Amino acid sequence: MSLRHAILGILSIQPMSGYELKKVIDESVGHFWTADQSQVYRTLAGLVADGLAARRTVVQEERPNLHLHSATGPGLAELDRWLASPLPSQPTREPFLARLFFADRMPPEEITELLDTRRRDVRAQLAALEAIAVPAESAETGQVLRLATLAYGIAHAKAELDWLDDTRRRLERSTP
Amino acid sequence: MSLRHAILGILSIQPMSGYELKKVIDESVGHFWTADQSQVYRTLAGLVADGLAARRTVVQEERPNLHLHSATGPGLAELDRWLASPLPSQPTREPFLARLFFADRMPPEEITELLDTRRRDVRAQLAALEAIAVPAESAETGQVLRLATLAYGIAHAKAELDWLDDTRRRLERSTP
DNA sequence: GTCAAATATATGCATCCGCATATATATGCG
DNA sequence: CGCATATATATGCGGATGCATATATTTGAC
Repeated sequence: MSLRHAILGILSIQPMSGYELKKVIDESVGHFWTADQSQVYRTLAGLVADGLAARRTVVQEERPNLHLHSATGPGLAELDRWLASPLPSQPTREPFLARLFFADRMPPEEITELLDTRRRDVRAQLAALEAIAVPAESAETGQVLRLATLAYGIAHAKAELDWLDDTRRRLERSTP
Repeated sequence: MSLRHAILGILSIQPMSGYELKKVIDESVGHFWTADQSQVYRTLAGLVADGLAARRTVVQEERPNLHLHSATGPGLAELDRWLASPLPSQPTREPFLARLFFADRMPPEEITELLDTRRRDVRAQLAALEAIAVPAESAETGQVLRLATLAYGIAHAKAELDWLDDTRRRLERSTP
């Protein structure tokens, strides 16, 4: 349940509406966390119910009213508590590996195709990350950290492309 | 919902009980997929209810009876359909990056500690993977693929250790 | 002029999942 | 003798989540 905390984190930087929050999530933490629109609103409602976020209705003309949310004192405390709490350290689920593990039920061409599809996906991810990972203007810690989360994705993507080459070579030498 | 398919995949290789299945999952696909005991039993019950797996009760003396499960014809067909279906290609969630992204709320020492903890975790993961990734005796496709899933984890772990070094250096040069 | 997209929020429904707990028996360790 | 562990299965509870859908208005494109 890191979405609660990711939202608290974003609200700690800047108060905003659910609508705007959804866009910010997609753009800023989208490379390591995703959330449905309804999930954003529900989580936000939960935070307000628990007193971790405050909601202020802003009446707008020519547009629907919006609820401006901000992190409260207890909200910031909870954010800091979470940051300092022990890391979960459980392996992430990899649907792609689940396929690969049983892929020998398919003919060799389709195994190759599975790997090629993955290569295209990873290449696209890599390109997307490199496009937004502009070297920080400032050496501020926050900037360095946020850039580091992008560099994480880039490093993993490059490693995976190498692994794909290697795996393809090993498969070509295998007996079906 | 890849657990259904992972279980079908295992049952396609060898019929077994829920109890044994849980152990096999932990040992063979545990590095990219985990499942609670109750979840294994529930998923198995679902597969049987959908006609994708068959259940045969084996009466045992000196031990509780067991339900031996095997993949049915429709079950194997579903497994193959899944293997050939398009890859989801959504980014995996990374709770660690969620922390790092907002870690500048903490004092520098605690940011360093977060990275050090992660380094220990990744090193431990790497060691565990290398311990079980014994080079295949045979060049059979299945063996090559299963070894490749371990190599995947090893490649990613090594890349992450490099990234951790890099990130630490960049942080030391940052202004708080 | 109409249809789509953007702005803005919310609920219903179903699913996946982890944790805790219940049940029953055999073996082994101290 | 007692307690933990292994074998074996199952349910209850609640949380996190995605998809679909509802509502209402304005702006822009064709």
